[in-house]
Amino acid sequence: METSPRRQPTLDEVAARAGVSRTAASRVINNVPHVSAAKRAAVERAVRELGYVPNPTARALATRRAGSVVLAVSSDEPGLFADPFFAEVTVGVSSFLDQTDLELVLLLANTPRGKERLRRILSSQRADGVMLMAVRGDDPLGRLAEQTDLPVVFGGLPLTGTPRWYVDPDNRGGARLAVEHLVRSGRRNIAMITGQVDLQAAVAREQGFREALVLTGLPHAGIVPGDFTQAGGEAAMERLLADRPGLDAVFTANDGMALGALRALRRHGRRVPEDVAVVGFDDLAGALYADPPLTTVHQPVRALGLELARMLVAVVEGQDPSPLVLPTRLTVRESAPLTSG
Amino acid sequence: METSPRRQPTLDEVAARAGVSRTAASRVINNVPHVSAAKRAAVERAVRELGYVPNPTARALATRRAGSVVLAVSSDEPGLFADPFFAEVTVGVSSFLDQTDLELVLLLANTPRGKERLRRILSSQRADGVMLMAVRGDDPLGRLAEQTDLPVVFGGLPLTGTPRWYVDPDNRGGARLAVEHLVRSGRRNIAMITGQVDLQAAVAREQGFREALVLTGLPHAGIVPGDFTQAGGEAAMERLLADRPGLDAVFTANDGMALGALRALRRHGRRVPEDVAVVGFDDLAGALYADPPLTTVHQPVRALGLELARMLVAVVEGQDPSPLVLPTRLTVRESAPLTSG
DNA sequence: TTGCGAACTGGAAGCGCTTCCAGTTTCTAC
DNA sequence: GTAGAAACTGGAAGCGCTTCCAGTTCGCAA
Repeated sequence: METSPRRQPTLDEVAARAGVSRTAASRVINNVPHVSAAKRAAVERAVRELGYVPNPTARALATRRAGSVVLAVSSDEPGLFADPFFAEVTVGVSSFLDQTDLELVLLLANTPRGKERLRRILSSQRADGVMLMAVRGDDPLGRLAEQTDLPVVFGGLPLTGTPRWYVDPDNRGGARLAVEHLVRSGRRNIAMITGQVDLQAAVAREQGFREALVLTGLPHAGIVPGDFTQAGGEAAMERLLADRPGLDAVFTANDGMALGALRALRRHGRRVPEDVAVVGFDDLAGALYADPPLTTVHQPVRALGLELARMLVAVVEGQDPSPLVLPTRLTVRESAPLTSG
Repeated sequence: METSPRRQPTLDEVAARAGVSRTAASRVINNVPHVSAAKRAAVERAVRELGYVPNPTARALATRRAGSVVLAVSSDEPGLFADPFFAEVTVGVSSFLDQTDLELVLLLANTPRGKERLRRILSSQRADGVMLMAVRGDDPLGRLAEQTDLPVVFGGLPLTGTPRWYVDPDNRGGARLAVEHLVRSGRRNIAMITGQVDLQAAVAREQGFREALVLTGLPHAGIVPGDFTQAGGEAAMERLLADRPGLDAVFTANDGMALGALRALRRHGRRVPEDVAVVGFDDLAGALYADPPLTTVHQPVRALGLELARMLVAVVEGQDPSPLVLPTRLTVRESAPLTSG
């Protein structure tokens, strides 16, 4: 057991020990050419002996690169991030960043302080880039994000305007798939539980829903707002059952609300799928373990996170990648089988 | 629309514009006394006009404080973080950090690179402190974390040894509550689906299970390992049904596995709770929306994250807070009512 | 007025690292 | 053997901020 030195060794000490200049030592550390093999070896040995780890802060100051990127969720609901969707996105982001030297800073901007912090990041050099998710319609940060010099990649489109870089699931297409499936299986009174109207994902899914119905010539059997939570889905379903008792299918803007809807239907003695078919959106772990297992629009959530990170890194490196729209597809399970209930 | 200056204004420019020294400007920015009101006002005006935002990197270098803390999940399964448990913890952590000036760096150390990164953080000044979760039994990082000078707070105890600072739910107590409830409601053949044996939380819950049974004098009706996932719980339940067809209750080490178990039971035509009662652990959103709604050991997950952050900040500020054990309690729902099925 | 502590001020020295640049050495080809 | 290019080297100047310290100024009681 050695007495640990109170302070971390610095590059100067490494250089001194290796008998080279600080410059040479720096070159070795950063794998820059123009260093003789002998010096390189000497420095490497000194690094090992001293247990030297470069101070990232000093490096960041000198290179004018923060060495980190921010994943920001701009929302007012503290619990939004608790949605498995974001956890899954985060895993994807992290798995890409793992291959780089960038750190991931998580910013849940659900308070005034949090928003202010995001604002500061967008106008300082604290990070090398930002991934921005869940931007609400009225959020001034969305505009700020498009004006700043800092690379900003949007995870999901904002409600208005089209940013230069984004990755977005095919929400409209996915919603259409859901409706087409329901119609094909004989449903004629299809209702929808939407998400917050100021979130683009919610709006796009509702649009897809409406479009698909228009194409088939069917009227909708009610469209009620939810909030992407189970409780919200349950409440919305209650309302639908009261207003539109004749419905025979419901499409929800995410899986969580579908679980809530299932609960409400169960309580009212409606059988799923015999009386009412249910289709969700996301296809996260919960969908498979619902009762009955949920038919749902699958979106590649983890891949979304991964591509988001990949795109941001590309922008940070000076490239200009194209926006990405990720495909969605339908996963058919018992809550809405193809054969009519 | 003004032409944005390519570079951020610096403290020097603020000082120049305000007609004061850089030192005085710095004092104003940091709310340090010994500045006349006049200068203070002048600086504040200059800050406003220039849109000055302090460069955090430079500040970090000068103060030798990184201004960030790390939440590290040391696990080998990439998907572990996707468990709603961690999302919920993260929300708690974030909500506390929101009140401070610290940034949250998320590190999902599930690859060799990730582990190496965590190692470097623990031995550099990259962050001011680390919250460490899900440390496996054989993880050398656990030991390293206890030796470093950097403040490290454990979220959940490691398998061996007791760190100086940690916050841990009362896993054993919670498990005992579950068993006592099942026994009280007349169950006599109680099985358990555990988590990974190298995670302390899993071990402690199993201990609590065994202890409670010993106290009542009942033998257990099978203990099979799961992995905290729904699929794992389902598979474990399958095994139990094959090996111990006579069981009338099962306790799972988390809610996810309970959902899997419910699915297996359903497939085998066992009614819940009439034939088999099910009790989970966590009481996250999914529990309420399971079918039937899940009786489960409630642990204050978000509070755990919040306390974790609070404790770390205290340590960073030089205090020596006491470890915390958070209480668990039973939430009774239909999957295991008090009245015997 | 004078004297003295308290309050204020700004120059200068870092924090630890990168990188420009000018100078030195080594190598290759004639 | 020599010119010229290529490779190497290290001094020095920052990156933008904090903070020590040695003054200078101010307010107020005597």
